[in-house]
Amino acid sequence: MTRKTYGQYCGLAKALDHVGDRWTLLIVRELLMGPRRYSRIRAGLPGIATNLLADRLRELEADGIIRQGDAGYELTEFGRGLEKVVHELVRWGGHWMRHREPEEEFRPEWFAIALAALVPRRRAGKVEIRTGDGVVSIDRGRVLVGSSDDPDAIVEGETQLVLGVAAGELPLASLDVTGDATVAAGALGAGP
Amino acid sequence: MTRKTYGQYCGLAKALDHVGDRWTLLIVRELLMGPRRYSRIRAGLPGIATNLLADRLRELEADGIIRQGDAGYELTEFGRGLEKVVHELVRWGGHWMRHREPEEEFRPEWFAIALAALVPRRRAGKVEIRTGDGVVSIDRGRVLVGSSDDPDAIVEGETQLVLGVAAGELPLASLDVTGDATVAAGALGAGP
DNA sequence: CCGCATCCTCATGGATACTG
DNA sequence: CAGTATCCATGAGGATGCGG
Repeated sequence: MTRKTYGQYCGLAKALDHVGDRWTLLIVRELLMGPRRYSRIRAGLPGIATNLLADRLRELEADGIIRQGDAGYELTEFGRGLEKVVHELVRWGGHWMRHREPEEEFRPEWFAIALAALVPRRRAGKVEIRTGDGVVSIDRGRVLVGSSDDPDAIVEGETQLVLGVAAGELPLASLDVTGDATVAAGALGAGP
Repeated sequence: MTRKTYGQYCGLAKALDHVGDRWTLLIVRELLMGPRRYSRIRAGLPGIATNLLADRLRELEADGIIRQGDAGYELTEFGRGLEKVVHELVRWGGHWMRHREPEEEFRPEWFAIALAALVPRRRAGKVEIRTGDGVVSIDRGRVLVGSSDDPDAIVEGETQLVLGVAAGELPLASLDVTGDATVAAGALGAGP
């Protein structure tokens, strides 16, 4: 049970000591979208061994990155600090997403996180993503799952605007989602 | 030799597929300070197995993140894109650096990277860090090692300014370096 | 000496079965 | 549902060897 550490007095090494293990940041990703119970986290991490998930959750809790609340596991304020880390990784990882292989898993929420990482945070308005699996939305950097308040508010004509904004930083427009995913933007602000 | 992948069509998972293995981001950290030969990289990664370093370097090269140049291994432009990722991790990892344990390794360059991550990039002027091991400097986000052009240019009185700036984002002022480390700032701009 | 490759041992991860 | 227990596969750590 002794923790594996790099033994370096360096911020990067310290960060990796605590969230550098396999699956750990993917668990954080799941919790960035709100509190989640064990089984739901597991559903978002196809292939993880159940004991590993239990181990990781214990370690994250011991480190003060997550806690157990009424709605399941949730990020602490300190753990929320990882959002910027995740967003930078998502941005950089976009390079490997020009094509989707058939065997690769896809969840609309992951796409939402990518959009949240790419769309300028201050941009007002809401972005909705609809797939066969459900609806996710982003509102000023917050990712919400399964809530489509006003389906009629979607403005098809502005889809390109969203993709265009994102494409300014990464070729998100060439993302190969599923074909049945519809990205729609409602009331996007005009600012930079 | 088959690559271990999460099998997820997600930017974060993709990023971790390529730089999520143990030691990989620490290798990138070493190369963020300029081209480095094998033995020098190894010297910056106490405890790494030699075959592991060779493996990682091969993978990074195959992924187009590093290349071999005349001066050793160096980051490609794509690999340089990891700088922001590293900086975010360094910022977050600063939380674990309030105290230095005696057995923890310390290199001035790591401290320089932390400062580069914390000091606003646009700030003009140069920051120098002197320890018993040598001198590192940061100039507009670039980390340079072992060059002290003008030792007399150091203004002791501005040390607090540097630490103050950094402390605005993280408690860098409480960093526990070695006691013999001197942080000095020359000609720091005034703007935010 | 530098830049690895090989070999061996042991810790970690993965898959599946099982339990309070 | 939320894990634990178990067993096997894989990867990391450490010593040593070896060719350029």
